[in-house]
Amino acid sequence: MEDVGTALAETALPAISPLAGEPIERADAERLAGVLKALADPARLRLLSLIQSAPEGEACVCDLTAPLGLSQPTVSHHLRILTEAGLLEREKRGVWAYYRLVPSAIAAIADLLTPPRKRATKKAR
Amino acid sequence: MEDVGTALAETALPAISPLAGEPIERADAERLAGVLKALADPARLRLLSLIQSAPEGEACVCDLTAPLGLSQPTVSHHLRILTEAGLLEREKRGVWAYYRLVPSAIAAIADLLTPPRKRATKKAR
DNA sequence: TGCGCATATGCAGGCGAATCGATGGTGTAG
DNA sequence: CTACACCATCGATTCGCCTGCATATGCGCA
Repeated sequence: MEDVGTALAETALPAISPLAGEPIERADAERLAGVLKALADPARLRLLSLIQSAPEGEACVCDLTAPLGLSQPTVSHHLRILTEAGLLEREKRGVWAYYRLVPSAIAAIADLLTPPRKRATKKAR
Repeated sequence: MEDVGTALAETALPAISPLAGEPIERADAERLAGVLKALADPARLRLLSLIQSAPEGEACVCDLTAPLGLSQPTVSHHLRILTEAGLLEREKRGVWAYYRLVPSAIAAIADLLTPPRKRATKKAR
């Protein structure tokens, strides 16, 4: 499962396009499903939203537990899931661990869901 | 759970934007997570892909069981999930039930994941 | 060096989901 | 009218995930 995030950061997602051309392979579907699974959770969606709307676009765990109403280990767990999915990046400064989101990863998912817009005839696959 | 799909078809998703402005509410996060949960499954992703790439953009259950390698009840179950999420629409012609995807629903999700288009003036792609 | 704070990990309970076999309902063909 | 094909639902089983409690690790400070 940890490979999902790595794959996203590399070339897994850009290579597939579930709603564009032909049916996707089973392996590609599982990779994409893995990333979407990381998104498909209320707590994690709120985490992404909280981090993005933070003052510097970054936040540490101690700032996130209270707004979420979840325990610190649980928040840390969700942040780990999002980071392994390639949606967040972690930077440790001193005792605190600051998380910020990776725009390109979210954009990649969004692009995968919008193929039939106007690139149907230009898709070079 | 069934309300998720109905909510998507109505005004749930368009009203929220997890990565745009301020933090999203708990209820909105749960609604969006519900729709994403419907997408976050390899079998359902392949179903969407198969249906979209079908000859007329539509397919019946009997055409989907073989490519997926799943039993008919399981396929029917997944189609139900996708339909209740507002991603598929069902049309019964005779004995067959034809499913086709709802482009606006997928586009709505994609738009929610691409907010920095013109609202945020920082960052670069 | 020792203590305290912020964070990460292990473990376990509990709930929800995916899958299949069996069954029922419905429309079509002979 | 009867038999068959297609599809949805039901019940049961298995599996994974979310959550919290307890604990370990790392870093800074006195």
